[in-house]
Amino acid sequence: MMMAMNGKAHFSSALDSMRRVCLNSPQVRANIFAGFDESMLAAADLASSCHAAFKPDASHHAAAAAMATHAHTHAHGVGGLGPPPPHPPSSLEAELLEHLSSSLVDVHAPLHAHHHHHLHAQLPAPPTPLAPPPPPTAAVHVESDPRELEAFAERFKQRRVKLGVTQADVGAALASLNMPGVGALSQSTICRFESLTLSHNNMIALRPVLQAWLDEAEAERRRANGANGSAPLGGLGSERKRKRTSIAAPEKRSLEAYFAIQPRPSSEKIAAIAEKLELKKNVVRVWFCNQRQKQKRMKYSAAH
DNA sequence: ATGCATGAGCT
DNA sequence: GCTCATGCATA
Repeated sequence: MMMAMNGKAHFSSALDSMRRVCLNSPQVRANIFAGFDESMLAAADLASSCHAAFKPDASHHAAAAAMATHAHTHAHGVGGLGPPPPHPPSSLEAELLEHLSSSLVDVHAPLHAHHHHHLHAQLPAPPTPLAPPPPPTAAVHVESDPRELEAFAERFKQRRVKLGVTQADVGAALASLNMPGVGALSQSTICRFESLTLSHNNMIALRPVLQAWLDEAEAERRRANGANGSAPLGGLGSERKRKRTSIAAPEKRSLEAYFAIQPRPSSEKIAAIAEKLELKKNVVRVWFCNQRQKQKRMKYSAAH
């Protein structure tokens, strides 16, 4: 793997403007029957403990979530990368989920249309240009064709590597690009861009910026092509470190099971889950948030 | 390359 | 308290 240090400030940017416009979250208050809580927790527990050989993350979530929420057919799936695991839904787990989810949709189901609508309104929508994409600053070329995007990401990586520049370097270099409102980015973000693991909107917003960097970098390369050794990047003295809590495998499995049944647990449920798993409530809450976000990420393979 | 976390803006 | 963009720390 490529590794590089990276330490700098971050300033929110012109990308913000784009965010704002595209931003508009739904909020499906689905606190249907409460008496279900107990069985839900128990069910998830059961499911997590008798789990079989399952997924490398995303695919599982996608599948499970799809089951739980019935037909959640979005244009952008999650684990598009991995091979679609063709599972025999004959496991106890599957039975459980099916039962629970069907109950959920049977009672009241105004959620689907709602959720859908919002999502579409939120995205620049590649197939249907509903909202005029707010041009941040630079390139006003918003051909949000997923295909193009994917191609660009790959080209980008290829050329970046050719230039012998690390992801961290690129992120840092963006600041020197002096694009209005565009500051530096982290290695993480560059990496995620290259692997298409950012939200669609995020990809669209970042593309022009990275394009600009690439152009600049290659131009500079041609310019100074005589004899150049290297450009050592200074390291910064680190201050206080931050600790990252790590959720153990068994707990993680339980969380995944809960998530499959109810991706948006209420505060109370979160508290209950936290207590059961002996985790801090906030850790559980954040875990669910991240899980949801993960689910929303793009990752196409053969989907387009 | 990814997991857990923060912070902004919104409801 | 959620979503989203983003990042530090780490496997």
